[in-house]
Amino acid sequence: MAAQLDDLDRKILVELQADAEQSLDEIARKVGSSKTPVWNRIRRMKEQGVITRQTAILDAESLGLEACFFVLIRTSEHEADWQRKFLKTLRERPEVLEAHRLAGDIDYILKVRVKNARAYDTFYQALISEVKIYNVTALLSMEEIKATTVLPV
Amino acid sequence: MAAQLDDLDRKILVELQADAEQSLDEIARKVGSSKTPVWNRIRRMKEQGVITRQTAILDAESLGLEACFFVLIRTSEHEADWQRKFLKTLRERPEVLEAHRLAGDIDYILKVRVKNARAYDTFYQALISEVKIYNVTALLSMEEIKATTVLPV
DNA sequence: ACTGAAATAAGTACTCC
DNA sequence: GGAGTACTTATTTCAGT
Repeated sequence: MAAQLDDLDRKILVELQADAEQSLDEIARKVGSSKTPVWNRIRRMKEQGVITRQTAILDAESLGLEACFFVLIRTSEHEADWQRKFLKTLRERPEVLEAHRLAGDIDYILKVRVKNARAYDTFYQALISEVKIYNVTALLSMEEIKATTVLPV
Repeated sequence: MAAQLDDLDRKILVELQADAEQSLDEIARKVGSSKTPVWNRIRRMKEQGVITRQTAILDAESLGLEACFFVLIRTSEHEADWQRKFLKTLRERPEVLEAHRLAGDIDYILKVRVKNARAYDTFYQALISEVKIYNVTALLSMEEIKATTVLPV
C-alpha cells in the first residue's frame, strides 16, 4: 500500500500540503526542479492515490460552527446489521467529521462539529434514536490548540 | 466572528470543499452564476478568513502512516509555564494532527498519526520526558470509518 | 528523465449595464 | 452587484536531448 516516493516527490508533497494554489513554476523553483518533471510527478501521485484530492479548508467559527465534541461510544451490540446501520448514520451526518472504530474498551470515537451545545444534543438524540448505544461520553473542546491536514512526509 | 454569507456564497463553498481544482467557469456554471461574481466572492471570503487555505489531501496509508491514535491526557499541572511548554511541544510535533483542550475530567485530547505502534511509543516517551503528565490513555484506531475536512455550510 | 518551447486553458481586471 | 470581454498568467502537451 505504501508508495515509492523519492526526495523530489516528498518535497513536492510538502509544497502542495502547505499551499495547493501555488503555480507549477513556483513549486518547481522551490523544490529545485522544473515544470515538466514536477507536473509528471504530481500526475503520477494522483493516479497512485497518494494525493487524494485538493480542497478548500474553511474556518469553522466563520461558519458559526462554534462547538466541537469528541464522542466516546461503547455499545453492547456487535451484530453486522446493527453496525451497518450505525456506520450508515455516521457517514450520512455532515456534523460528524471523523469516526473511528477502536481497539479495546471504547468501541468508537467521533469528532462532531456543531453550532452550539443545543445542536449537539439534537445530534445526540437523533443518533441514539436511530441505533441502540450502551454508553456515550461527550468531551467538549474548549480550545483548538492544533488542527492540521498536513501529514509528515 | 460568524461571517455573513448568502446562498451563492454557500454554494461556492460547497464546490470549493468538494474539489478546489475546478475552474472558475465550472464553479460559476454549477452555482448558476458567472465568473466575475464567483471570483469576487471567493476573494472576499479569503480576505474575511472564511476560506483559510487550499491544500492537497494525502493518503496516510500511501505514506506509510498506518497507525492512528487518540490520546486522552490528564494532568496535575495547571501552571502557565507548564502549559506553554506542553502546547509548544504539541505544535512542533508533526505527528500530532489535532490537539484540543477539553472541559471536564480529561484535560486534553490529541490525534496522532504514526507509522506503527513502535513509532507511537517513541512519541509517547518523548512527550512524557518533556512535560509532566498525570495520566495518559491511548485509543488505537482499528478502522477509519469517516474522515472529512468538509464542514456543513 | 529533464529541458524548452508551443498550444491550450484558466485567472484577473476592467468597462458597461 | 452581475455580465461580457480583453489581457495576463498558468497548465498541459510535445519534440528534442
